Amino acid sequence: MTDNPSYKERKVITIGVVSELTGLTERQIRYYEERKLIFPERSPKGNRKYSFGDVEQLLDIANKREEGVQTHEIRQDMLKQQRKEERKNRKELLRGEINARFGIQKD
Amino acid sequence: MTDNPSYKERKVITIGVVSELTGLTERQIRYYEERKLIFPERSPKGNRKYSFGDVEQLLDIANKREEGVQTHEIRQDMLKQQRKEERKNRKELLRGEINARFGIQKD
DNA sequence: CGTGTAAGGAATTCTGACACG
DNA sequence: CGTGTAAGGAATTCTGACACG
Repeated sequence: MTDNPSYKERKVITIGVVSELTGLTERQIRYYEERKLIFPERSPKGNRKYSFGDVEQLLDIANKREEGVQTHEIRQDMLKQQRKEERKNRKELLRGEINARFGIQKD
Repeated sequence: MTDNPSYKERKVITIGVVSELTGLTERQIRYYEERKLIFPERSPKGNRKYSFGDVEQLLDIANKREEGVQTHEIRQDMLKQQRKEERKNRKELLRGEINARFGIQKD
């Protein structure tokens, strides 16, 4: 409540800083975007902006690449993981709705 | 434990983004640094880098300035607040040391 | 005091392409 | 496939200074 807790997802970091933070070259970072592994926002004039979450994602990608995993495979894994999360979210949403109607009343 | 919780203090944001985030001009942001109200880091080639914490600090400064508070007064208040925190920290540190010697043993 | 602005230069970022493998 | 690099241009940032008030 004291302030916005979205520091991790706020896209505010330029590519040069991301490069320093991850040890990846700008070329690599842009390429992973081309392969749809990362999704920076753009400033009004077109400069890429990343979040801390993106930086972590890039660190994971870097590890997998070192293990020889191809970007295509990394992408497949990401999509799988994403679907898994969505199922979990739907389940929790449903649980909340049931509780709202039949659960303990708080008011 | 999942990852570094220092997103708030990590200095990674360039002045242009800080300007967008705060609504302040770059001129103003640099001036507040000159008046020692804000302390960005510098990249190897001299570019300023701010944290989310700095952004919040600048938002506070902007509010005070709108109320007509001068930078000098803002700085005085900051220093007072800082000394207050330091006293609190020393007290807690002392408390911890006493506990370590005479408190409940955990091993 | 606090902020705007023009000035000149250096560093940043962008895109599209060629290279290698 | 994944990455390096040279190319040219546009946008960013920096400092020191003059202006106004």
